[in-house]
Amino acid sequence: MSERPPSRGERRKLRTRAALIEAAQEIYAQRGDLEVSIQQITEAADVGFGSFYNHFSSKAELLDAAIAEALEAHAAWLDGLLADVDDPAVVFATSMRLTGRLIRTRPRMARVLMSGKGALLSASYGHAAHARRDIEAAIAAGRFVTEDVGVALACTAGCLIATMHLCDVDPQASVDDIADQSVLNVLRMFGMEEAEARRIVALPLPVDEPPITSI
Amino acid sequence: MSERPPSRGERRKLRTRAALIEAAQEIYAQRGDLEVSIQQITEAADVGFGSFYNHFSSKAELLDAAIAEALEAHAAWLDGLLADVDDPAVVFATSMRLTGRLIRTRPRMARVLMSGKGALLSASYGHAAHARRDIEAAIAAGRFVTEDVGVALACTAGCLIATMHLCDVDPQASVDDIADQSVLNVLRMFGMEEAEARRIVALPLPVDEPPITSI
DNA sequence: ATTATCTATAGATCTATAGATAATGC
DNA sequence: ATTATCTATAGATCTATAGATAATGC
Repeated sequence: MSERPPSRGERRKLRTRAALIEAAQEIYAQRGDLEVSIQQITEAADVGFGSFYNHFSSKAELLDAAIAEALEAHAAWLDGLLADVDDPAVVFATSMRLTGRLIRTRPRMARVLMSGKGALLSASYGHAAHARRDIEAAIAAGRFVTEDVGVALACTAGCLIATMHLCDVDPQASVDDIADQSVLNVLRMFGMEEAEARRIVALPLPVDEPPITSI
Repeated sequence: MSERPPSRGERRKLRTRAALIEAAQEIYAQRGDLEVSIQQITEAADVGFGSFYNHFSSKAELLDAAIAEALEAHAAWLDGLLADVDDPAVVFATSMRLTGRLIRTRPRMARVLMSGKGALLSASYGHAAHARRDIEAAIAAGRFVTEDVGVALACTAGCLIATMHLCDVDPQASVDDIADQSVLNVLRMFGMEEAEARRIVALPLPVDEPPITSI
């Protein structure tokens, strides 16, 4: 686990890789796919064409890396912001409120998470595992009721993505209200009583330092 | 509105078009995109390469048509099955139960709907408009409670897609149970009381004649 | 001296069209 | 005679690599 600080050369390599990933995320966020030539990607990244193959052996591999990077960065960001919150129901709801706001605060991240091959849907990656723990803790604490955690988690992710999509399509949308409304729906889905759900959705949010995407 | 029955030649043309659309749906369902050559598509459709351009001017256009066709066919199928059900809450819930089962009953249709560029999410196309009417009718009848129909509709679609995705990923999944569990969650989200929600989710389903996809 | 990046290019696609063939309509 | 389908191909990409250049490490 002890890692040597990266040398200048390693940093340069990481920078090139990060530039490629960032370009891929940007294109993917804008167009919903990566159906552009590798040359266009390297140009967007301001990197020599051949360098692409030093890091990835295909567009699909780059896309996977770009999505994984986004998932990790997002999960780490949420963890940092909510490290000192004890109530699992609040951690769960606040994570969802913050993620729902991404379309306003960090559109590229939002769009990568939204369409990332069902990334937010797959329970094993990124934040989904944390959300599952929060749900289970909230059930143990008697705050949530549900019969099947897997289905409940899927529904949560689905509500979140669909709500983000709703905001993304309509530039007039009041993102924060819609996000909170969606969280309220989900808390209701978990059998939480109305007053408590509303209290949680109205809590002040932690200060929003955007996540560090790349080097 | 009065339409002449298609001549033999028109039927032949429609058949070619349908073969292309069906091949596109199959490939899209299998791979999640249409990133294969037009030649591979025409081969899968058993159609001469050049014929492609008699019907579509690009892969993207074919994909749009393939998704639209799936949406329409699905909406028409549900309409047919549920034409004589009066209770909007039951129409709503049963549509969702049937759609959730698609991954078992018609996997190709299911996968096209699931990943169709957020097709199920866009309120204006296909079945979404019907679902909105059902929700509004259920609210008017005092059976559903929600503050924002748009958000509620998005959450519904999100739960549905995410649940289908869950079943699709896990071949062991008991699709019917998961679908019904998801619908139960959504009914709870709409403030329906537990007993009534469970009753609706346990109703017998209409006889399941698969929708007619193509000619 | 080593390692990564960059430039240039060969070879392999892939698209779109033009012209030939087959099916239908009268 | 008309219209759709099919076959063949020119021209335009696009990928992957080889060799040259630049940056780092010692």
